[in-house]
Amino acid sequence: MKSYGQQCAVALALDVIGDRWTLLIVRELMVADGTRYTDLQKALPGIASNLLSSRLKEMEANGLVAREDAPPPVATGLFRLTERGQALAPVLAAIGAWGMPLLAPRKAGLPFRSRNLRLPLQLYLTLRGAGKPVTLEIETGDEPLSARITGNRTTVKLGAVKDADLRIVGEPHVVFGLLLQRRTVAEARKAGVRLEGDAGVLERLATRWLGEGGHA
Amino acid sequence: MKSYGQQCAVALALDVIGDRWTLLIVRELMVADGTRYTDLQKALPGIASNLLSSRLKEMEANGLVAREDAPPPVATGLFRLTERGQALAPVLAAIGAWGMPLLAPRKAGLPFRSRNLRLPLQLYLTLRGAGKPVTLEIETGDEPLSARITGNRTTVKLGAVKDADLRIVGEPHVVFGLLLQRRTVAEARKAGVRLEGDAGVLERLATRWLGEGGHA
DNA sequence: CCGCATCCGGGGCGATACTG
DNA sequence: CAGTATCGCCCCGGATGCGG
Repeated sequence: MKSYGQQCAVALALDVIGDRWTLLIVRELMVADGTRYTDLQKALPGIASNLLSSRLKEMEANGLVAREDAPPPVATGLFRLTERGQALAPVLAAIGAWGMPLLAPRKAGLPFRSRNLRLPLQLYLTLRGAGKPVTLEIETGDEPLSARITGNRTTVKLGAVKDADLRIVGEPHVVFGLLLQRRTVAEARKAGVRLEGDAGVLERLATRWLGEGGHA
Repeated sequence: MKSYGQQCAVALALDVIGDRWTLLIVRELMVADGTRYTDLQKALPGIASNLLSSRLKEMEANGLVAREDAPPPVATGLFRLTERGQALAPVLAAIGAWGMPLLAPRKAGLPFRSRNLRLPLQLYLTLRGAGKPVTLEIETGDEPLSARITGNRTTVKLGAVKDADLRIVGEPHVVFGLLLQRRTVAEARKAGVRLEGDAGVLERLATRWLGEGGHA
């Protein structure tokens, strides 16, 4: 991208992260650090192969991404965020919070993908006070998710888990609203959400960031 | 811009604000709400006339911007941020904070413009505790600035002011570092900054947001 | 002057094909 | 699997024109 040529922190930042696809690549690496080229392609439907390739090179040159030559058995390269790349978390959080209302009017037929729940849960979901970590299994959209929420950090992975404290089953936007506390448990149940396990752990969850915004 | 076509808050947000120039237009309107077309051009060196025009239309269609048909005497149109547009402040704040370190290696010969100080001061500068508003006059870069910091809000305008509590004169990056509290008063003085007036008001200033990052 | 609309050259982007 | 190569298109940047 051509530089804006301004001595301004926003403009200089956009010189680096303003290219098409770049922030979405960061988003993907933020939630699944250590990712293969092909998995990035799958996570970013519509990106051209050459674009992904050149973006990754630029991002490496700009210090956002580091490539790593794989663990011994397999012979593939992995991409990781550097610390500087991780530092983009507040940027994604702010953009995501602002974009939340756009989720409401279900864009005619845009498919919902469970994977897209990973980032908001990782960024916004946290534990109220101290206490034992909470493990959730979330059954919505096209594939199951599991989330582990500790005091410091929330990590979300694709796939089920067996030792979950609570299993949540239901429509994507309702489950989303419940987890981000824009819907009460009662509302969620009424909208068809099923809770299996210790529903009490929901009391121990909190969200950060979400200012006002629409009803997801 | 072509949509990313993902049911994800970040992707949907970028569908709206991800276009080239869009966020810089928001930045400009954020700091000088009610701006004329021509003044936007001057604030965005390098933007093509047709691009500015079409961006403003898109932004209006997306509810970020409203055009207003001017106060009676003059016959020009003004552009304002809507509430939805104002809600992008945290996005610009996060991007700016991330981009701050990029300011350090003075991009070979990029001219420093005082106007570019307005946003960071407006976003990050605040008053410690309660108390009377503080008015600063800042003499650095290509034109003077004045900032009024109250409990709620900081507003920065181009041009001098007569009733300032404190006048600050010096090199841009040093003045910037002083105001954002990355340099002490002693360091700033040593770097050639002159303080005229009640230097004590500096004690009453605080900054928000700035995490770690390089030395501006 | 102010607020665009039009035209034109260049480059970034998107889709597909191809290779180690 | 992990990219590179190629090609058409459209967006962007720069200049000019034009009505109010």
